[in-house]
Amino acid sequence: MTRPSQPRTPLSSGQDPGDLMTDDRISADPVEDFLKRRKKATINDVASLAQVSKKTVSRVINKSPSVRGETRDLVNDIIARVGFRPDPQARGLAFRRSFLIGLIYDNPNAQYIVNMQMGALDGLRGSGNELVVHPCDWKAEGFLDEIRDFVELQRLSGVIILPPVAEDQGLLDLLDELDVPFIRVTARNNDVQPPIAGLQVVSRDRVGCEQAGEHIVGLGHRRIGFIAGNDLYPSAHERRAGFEKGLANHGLTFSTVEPGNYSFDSGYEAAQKMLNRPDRPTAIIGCNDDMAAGAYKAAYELGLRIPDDLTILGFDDAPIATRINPTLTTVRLPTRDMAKMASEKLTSADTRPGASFVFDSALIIRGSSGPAPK
Amino acid sequence: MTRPSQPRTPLSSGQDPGDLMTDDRISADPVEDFLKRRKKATINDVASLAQVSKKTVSRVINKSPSVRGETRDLVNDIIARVGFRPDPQARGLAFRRSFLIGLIYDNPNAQYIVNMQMGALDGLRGSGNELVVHPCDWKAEGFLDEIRDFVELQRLSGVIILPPVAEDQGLLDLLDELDVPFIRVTARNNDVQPPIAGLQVVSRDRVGCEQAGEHIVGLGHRRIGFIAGNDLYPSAHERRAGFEKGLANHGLTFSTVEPGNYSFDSGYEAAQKMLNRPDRPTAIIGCNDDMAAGAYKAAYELGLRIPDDLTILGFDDAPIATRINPTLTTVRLPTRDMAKMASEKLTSADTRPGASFVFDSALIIRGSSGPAPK
DNA sequence: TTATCTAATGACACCGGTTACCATATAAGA
DNA sequence: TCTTATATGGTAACCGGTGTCATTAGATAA
Repeated sequence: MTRPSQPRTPLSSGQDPGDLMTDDRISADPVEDFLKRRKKATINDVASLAQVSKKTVSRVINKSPSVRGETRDLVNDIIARVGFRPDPQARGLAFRRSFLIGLIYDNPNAQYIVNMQMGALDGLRGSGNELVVHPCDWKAEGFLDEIRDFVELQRLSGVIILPPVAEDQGLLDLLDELDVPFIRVTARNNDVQPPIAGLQVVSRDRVGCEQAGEHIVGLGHRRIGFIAGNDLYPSAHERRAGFEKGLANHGLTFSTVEPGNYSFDSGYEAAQKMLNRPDRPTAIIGCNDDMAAGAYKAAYELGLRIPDDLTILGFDDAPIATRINPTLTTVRLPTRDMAKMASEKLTSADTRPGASFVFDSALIIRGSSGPAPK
Repeated sequence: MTRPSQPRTPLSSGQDPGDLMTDDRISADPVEDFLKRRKKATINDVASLAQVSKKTVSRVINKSPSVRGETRDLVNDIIARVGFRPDPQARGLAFRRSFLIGLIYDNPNAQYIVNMQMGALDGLRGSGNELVVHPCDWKAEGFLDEIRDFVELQRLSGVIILPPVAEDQGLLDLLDELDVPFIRVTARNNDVQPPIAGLQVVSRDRVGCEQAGEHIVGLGHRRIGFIAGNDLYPSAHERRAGFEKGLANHGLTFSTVEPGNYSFDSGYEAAQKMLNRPDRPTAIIGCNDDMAAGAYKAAYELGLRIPDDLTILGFDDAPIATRINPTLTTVRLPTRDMAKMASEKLTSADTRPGASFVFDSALIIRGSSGPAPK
């Protein structure tokens, strides 16, 4: 039975008669007086109002177990009433770390970036942390130094790294050295990479791609072309492996493969080449939506109708997927959820180092995939 | 001839013999010794190495004029050699403000957001400020309170507000009250709005739209349809006014106007309506690219070829503009430059309150606009 | 009953910079 | 030469929290 944290204006040894003059008491309530001053409360204000030392208030803020329940309730009550919120700057200075999470990336896909930012913020909400975005030039000369400066100077509380930067072993090592918690987002389960200290969010691009492969074979396609992704990206390999698996499940392989670099133009060119072959494929899979959209263009120029003459598939479920005609059959990754998980795990103390969090991709069937022409 | 900032270990009244033992002196150089410790330098380290008080170092950092040139050079030299960088947290605590710039927006256009972020970071580079992104729900219940919390708690150094939130008078007043420097990005010159305290970056959407209107008339079109933008956005009015001006310059007006809300679907529906009219327009202008892309879809479904049967124009030069077939004639705004200007002006002390910085839009002719069919 | 231990709390220095104010040195004016 | 103005540097307090360690009170053991 907890004593109802009665406003035992400290030192008050609860006098009964007081109840009768509630109104007067309120006007004499130190907290009310304080509120009239309309000043942002500091820890000192809370301490004096609660008649405890600021250290005790600090303990309450930081949920130290060594505070008597009664005291804790009293302090929390005052905190709530005066609307006290500890200053992140001062706290950060004392803690030797800011309450900032850095988001590091070098990725041209705007929708992806915005999704990740939104997701990261979802996960940060209420944690008292803010998100500092840090796009960078991964391949530039002083990249690592620049990141070091950023992390050290801002004393970041944590770092989220997006692909493809997330594959930079040097960066991971650096973050390790700087002793800052970090989490990387990647498409590859690091069964190959040397184990790293940080956390990771892993997307299983393969899953949805395998579904897509099966889907396409199920539609009767036998000559299937593939526009590969940027070779530096693990996602490119994972997706390809997934699609191939889907085909292989039915004893098929790609009839033709062209390189691409995830850009619209590269997809366009690759598709042109494929579609000009004597054994033109009846279906083309792009390693991402932008390249698939490029294939649309190539098909359009050759007078091919989609999906009647040509089936096209992509990956990402980018905005463009629903803005082209016909809408694009593609594979979706729960990017926002992944980012949310990333920031949540990064800021929750009870995450064990090295942990991985896995998300599956899934096929989304739209108008660009149809039965193979006879 | 500047005296080579010789390690005149202050108090040294320059003794000649010293020069002879340069080498010995270097090995005994306190700075070298310090560097061997591999510890991040603090202002105290710099002060003791330079044999001055930390206050003097502080003066140098903050470019106080009341430091002797000689002293300043010496201190700067030490700062450079030990790689000292003042801690933003400590500095912020003393200054009562962080070195964070908040970017506030509620805008679904990913490419626009990313461009603005990049631009803002361009302008912040080297200023010692970081960018904290803050997407929000402009129309939500406690919107203003939430912003207040954000700005106050983080003690932001400045705020950049993007459209359409930038039109919220309540928000502008709040920022005024909080006394935080801010700059809004808007399409409307505030000849209508009451004057505000903050700065603004103004885009002249009209300019490029007028060009576009003339372009379309020049191609012989006489029946021109317009898909309007979200009525709440000043950009919608400005663009429309610009297009109308372009037509009016040649004695024309829109033959039909349909409402839209900047979304792909709304553009699709609006175009459907227009194209099913008996006096079908030969050209359709979308108030943004997404809606123009929607018009593509409508045209496609009706078997209309672009630009042979139908000319379509958009606004934004979004990524989709070059990913659809044919590529979209549109109007471009220098968004990144605008954001760069915004953050630069926000962080430069010598900007007078209330200043506006104006950017022009410009027509980009691509494949979706052609001669009017006979 | 007294000694010992543990839980709860407070005093004080400190995080790394800043401002306010004072002290000193130098230059100018009488 | 002596006083007054001006420029410069030093000292202490402060920004708003936290760590360390000492202290107090209550509980347990002897």
